[in-house]
Amino acid sequence: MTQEVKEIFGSASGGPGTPPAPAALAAKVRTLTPSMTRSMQRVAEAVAGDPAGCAALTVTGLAELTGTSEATVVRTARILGYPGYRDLRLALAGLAAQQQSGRAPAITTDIAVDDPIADVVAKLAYDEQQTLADTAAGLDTVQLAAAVAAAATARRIDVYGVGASGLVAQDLVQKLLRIGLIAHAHSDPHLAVTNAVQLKAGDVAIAITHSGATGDVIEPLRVAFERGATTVAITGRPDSSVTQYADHVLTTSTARESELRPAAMSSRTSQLLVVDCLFVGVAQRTYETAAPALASSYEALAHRHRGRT
Amino acid sequence: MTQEVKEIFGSASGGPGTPPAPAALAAKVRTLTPSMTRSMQRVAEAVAGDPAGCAALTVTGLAELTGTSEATVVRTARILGYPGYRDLRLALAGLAAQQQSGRAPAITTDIAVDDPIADVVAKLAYDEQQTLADTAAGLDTVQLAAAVAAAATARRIDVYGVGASGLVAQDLVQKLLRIGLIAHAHSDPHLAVTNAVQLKAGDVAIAITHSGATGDVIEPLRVAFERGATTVAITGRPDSSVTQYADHVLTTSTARESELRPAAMSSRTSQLLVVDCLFVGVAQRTYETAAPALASSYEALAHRHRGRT
DNA sequence: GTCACGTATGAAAGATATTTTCGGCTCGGT
DNA sequence: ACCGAGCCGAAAATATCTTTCATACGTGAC
Repeated sequence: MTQEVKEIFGSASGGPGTPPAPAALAAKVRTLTPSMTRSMQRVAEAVAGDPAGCAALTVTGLAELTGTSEATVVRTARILGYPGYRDLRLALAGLAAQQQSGRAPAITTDIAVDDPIADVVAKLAYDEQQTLADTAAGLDTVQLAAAVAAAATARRIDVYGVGASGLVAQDLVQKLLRIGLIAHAHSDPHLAVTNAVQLKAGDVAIAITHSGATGDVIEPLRVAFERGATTVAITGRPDSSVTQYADHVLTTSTARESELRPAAMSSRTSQLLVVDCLFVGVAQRTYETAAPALASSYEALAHRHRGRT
Repeated sequence: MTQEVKEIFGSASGGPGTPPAPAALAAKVRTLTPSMTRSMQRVAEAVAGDPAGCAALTVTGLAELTGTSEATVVRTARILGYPGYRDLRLALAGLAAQQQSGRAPAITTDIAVDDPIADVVAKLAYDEQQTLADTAAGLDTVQLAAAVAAAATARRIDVYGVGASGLVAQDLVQKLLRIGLIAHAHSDPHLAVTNAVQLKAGDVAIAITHSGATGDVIEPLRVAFERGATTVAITGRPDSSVTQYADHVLTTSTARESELRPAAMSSRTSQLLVVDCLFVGVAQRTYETAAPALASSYEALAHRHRGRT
C-alpha cells in the first residue's frame, strides 16, 4: 500500500530536511566525521575509502568488514543523511560509477616541507578546486534559496565573523553594498552584539564560523535570533552550537588539513563560494535595482585607476 | 526445471560470463529486448527510460509501475545479466549518477537572471575552479620563488590592497603573522605611504591590484621601491603601471566577467591562490619557527571555542 | 580511587524487501 | 475445439534491513 511512499521523517537525527546526496557523499563524510562516534567513523572511513567495494556489501557484510554491528552501519547511514543503509548503498553505487567514468584520482599527498615551489602551486590549486567541488555538491539549495529570499527582502543585513571568517564577512558585505543593499560586517564581538540588539523581524543576520563554536560569533546571532531576525549560519559543522540559533544553515566543506596547509585555507575557499552563491542569488532577485547599482559603483571607481604604462 | 535452465541460458547468451554491466545497460536493454516476453519488455522499457526513477523503487514498486509482478521484475533483471533485482537496482543508481554528472558541461554559459539557484551554485563553482586552474598554470614559479625567498628573510612585510584586494592583503597578513613574521596590511592609501617611507633594503612590499592601475596601491609600492625594499606586485595585468615598481610580478588570471558575476569574484579567487602559494612557500622556508608559531596560535584560540551542542 | 551518569555499542527481535515456488492462464498449432 | 508449451502473478520462503533493548564503556564528579 503505502509502503512505496516511505514516511521520510525529516531525518530526525540531525540536520534539517536534507535530501540524500548523490556525489556529495565524500564531502559529507568529511564534514560529519567529527561528530561521529568511533565505530561510526570506521564505517564512514570504509565507505569513503572504497565506495565501489562497500556498495557490493550488505549491511551485515559491511558490519563485519568494519568490525562493528549492523546497527552501527545503519546509524552511520542516518548521520550521512540517508533514511537507511539501503539508500546509502544506492548512493555508494552512484559514486562508484562516477569515479569509474570520471577523472583519475589525482595528487592527494600533503604538501611537504621540501616540496619544490611548482608542486606547492599544483597541490594548492588542486586542493582548492576539490574544496569547491565538495562545497558545491554539499550545499543544500533549499536552505540557500531560503537564505537568499530572506536577504533579498531584508531591511538590513548584518554579518558576523572573526579571524579568517571575518574577511569573508567583509567580502560579502562589500558586494551587497554594491548592489544597493544595507549590510554591515562585524568583527568586534561587543559591537556585533550591540548592533544585533537593534535587529527585528525582516532583518537578516548571518554568522560565519568554520568550527561553529566561536562564541564571539554565536552570541550576536543568538541575540538576533531572539529579536526575531532571520538568521543564517555558514559553518563547516552542521551539528554545532551556532546552528541552534540559525533559521537556515549553509554547510561549507571540511577538507583535510596539514601542518603547512591550515584548515583556514580551505574553509575560507569554501565559505567564499557559499557567500558568492548567496550574493548572486540576491542579485538575481533584486535585479531591477542591483544592475544599475553595480554599474554606478564601477563608474565611481573608474577615476581611481590611472591609465596603463 | 527446464524452465530454469532456459532462463539461465538466456542470460548466458546475452552476455557470456559478463559481470554486471555498469553503463552498458541501455545498450543491453536494446539488444535483449527482442528475446523478452511482453511483461519483461515493459519492465526493461521503464528501466531504460528512467534509470534514476526506477532506482528509487523497490521490486514491488517497479512491478506496480509496470503493471506486472515482482517475479517478472526479477526475471528481467536476470535476463539483463544481474543476479537479481537488487543488483540491477544498484547498477541503475550508478547509471543515473553518471547521466547526472555527464550533463555537467552545460554550465559554460553565463549566469542568467532566471537561473535556478542550483545552477548558480554549479556555475560559480565551475568558474572558480577554472580560475584556479588558469592561475596555477599561468603562475611564474621563478618569480614566485624569488618573492618567497625575499619574504622569508624580510625584516618586515607590508601589503597594500584596496577594495576586494584589500581583503586578500589582510588574509595574507593574518597568515604571515601566524607563523611569527612581522607583516602589515594597508587599505588606507595615506597610511600606506606613510608606512612605506619607513621601509628599506631587506624589507618586502607587496601590492595587490587586479587592474594594476589602482593609484592608491601603486603609490606606496613606488615609495617602497625607491627606498630599496624588495617589491612584489600581484596583478592580473602584467603590463600595467604597477609592475614598473615591482621587482617580482605574480600574475593572476583574468576570467570573463558578466553582469551578475563581477570580475572581483574571480580575481579574488585567483589572488587568494597566489597569496596562499606565497604563504606556504614562506612557511616551508621558515619551518623551524613557523611550525611552533602555528601550533601556539591554534592553542591560543582554543578557549574561544565553546564545546559542542 | 570509586561512583554515578550518560553514551556508545552489538545481539537479537521485528519489519521489509527480494527471491522462489507453484499453479493458473494465454496463445499458437493442429 | 483440444493440447501443450511457456508466460505470468500470488503467495510462501528467504534474505536483508531496521528497531529495540540490555550491556559495556568512557567520563566527570566527588
